[in-house]
Amino acid sequence: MAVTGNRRKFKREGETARRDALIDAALQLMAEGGAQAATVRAIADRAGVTPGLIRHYFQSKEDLTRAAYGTLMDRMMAANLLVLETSPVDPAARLAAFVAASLRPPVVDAEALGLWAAFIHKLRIDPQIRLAHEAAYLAYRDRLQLLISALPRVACEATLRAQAIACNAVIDGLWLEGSALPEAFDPGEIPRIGLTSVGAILNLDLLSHLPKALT
Amino acid sequence: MAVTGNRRKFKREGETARRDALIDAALQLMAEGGAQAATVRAIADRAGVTPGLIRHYFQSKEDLTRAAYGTLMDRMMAANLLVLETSPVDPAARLAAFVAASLRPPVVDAEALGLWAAFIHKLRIDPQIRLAHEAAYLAYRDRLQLLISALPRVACEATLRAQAIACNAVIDGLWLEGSALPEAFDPGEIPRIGLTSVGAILNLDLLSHLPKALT
DNA sequence: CCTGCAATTATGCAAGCGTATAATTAAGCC
DNA sequence: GGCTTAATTATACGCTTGCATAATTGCAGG
Repeated sequence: MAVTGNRRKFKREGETARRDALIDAALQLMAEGGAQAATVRAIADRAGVTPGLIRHYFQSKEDLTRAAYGTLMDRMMAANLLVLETSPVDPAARLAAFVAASLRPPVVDAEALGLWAAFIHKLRIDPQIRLAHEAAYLAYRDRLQLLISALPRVACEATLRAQAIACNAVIDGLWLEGSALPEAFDPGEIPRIGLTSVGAILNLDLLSHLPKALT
Repeated sequence: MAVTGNRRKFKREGETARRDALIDAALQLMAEGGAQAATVRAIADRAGVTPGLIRHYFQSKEDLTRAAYGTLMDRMMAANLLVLETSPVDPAARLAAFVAASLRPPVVDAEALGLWAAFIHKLRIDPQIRLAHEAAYLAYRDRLQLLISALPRVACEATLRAQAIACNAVIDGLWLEGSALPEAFDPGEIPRIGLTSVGAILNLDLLSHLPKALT
């Protein structure tokens, strides 16, 4: 007869619920303190379970990390799609809404940047993560290129590609700087400069096409 | 009488030489494998000394990390100055040379990106590192703004600031993507798009002003 | 109700971490 | 050429890490 009562109470959850909770916890911790902060004990603690459970749902910590990156990419993709669904039909206005959404919270955010940075060096090492990253980057850029090609202008394929890369770069750069040094910019300055710059690259006025939601 | 001969031979070096060697080793390791790869043992090993010596020259590992970040910023600053010294006098050509230099190796480089990412989350935690980062970022942007203001045009201060931020963003974004996914771009494509985009933002043709060294 | 099984917890281990401290040794000085 | 001293190495400690395994327990089906 063992001593009872010391062992902590728990509730049984479905596999997907527990996996999601663990992935969420891992992403949160990586966002806050980098990859080194996401230890198995910290992850389990935040997810409200004990460390052993991680190994019950994931083959290893690396496996959990990979799953977390996949989830992260899926969420970003879904967020982009959502913006497009609730955006206008006029091509210029659509593009403007898409750009503006990419340059505001919760996209522009110190923790989002931290999360991204935490995965960067795994990108070079883990082929699986690298492929996921490459796919997500190209998907975003292709979506951007599609929006650009819908504009009422004529442009060859090569020009479209170059402009999509350039617009993507402005957005990424502004996202990076706005997330790393929020107080270095006036409120609303980042999206405004983004729209102006993308407009300059595409030779059209985007600022005037942005729907009501602007500072 | 102790057993002799087991102890490893060593040479005495000046303080600055040893500090530099340790900082170099730390930066290399962080670039390759992130912050977690830069352990005191790994750093000492790469610098050709034993771990104890780190604590002889730095109060703690965190102290070494801070010193390493300072050194990194100094080097980047110096590299930028060097580009300007060996560049033409024509304002547009100077700007073009500056932009192109920021979008080629060794600036665009996977390890450089890794190094940058490794420091990102320390930025939010360590005020000292944050200040150094802020100063370096603003210094680069001011240099860019100075190059822009030297162009033969009229522009108010507010426009200059916005354009400097925008140009900086394109450069940063292209640097990021070119470093993370080198094979996703044709050779020479990144600098070319950078010059085109900065030119579009400033409403001038930069590509034709770039001195001989272009693909 | 109870019985069986999978979900969950508890415990332990070997390796690696940063740090403290003591022992050694290279090299300048008179 | 011995002496001194600071530079360097060696060793050890306490803590954390990821992982393996054994012990429990919540819960569904009879």
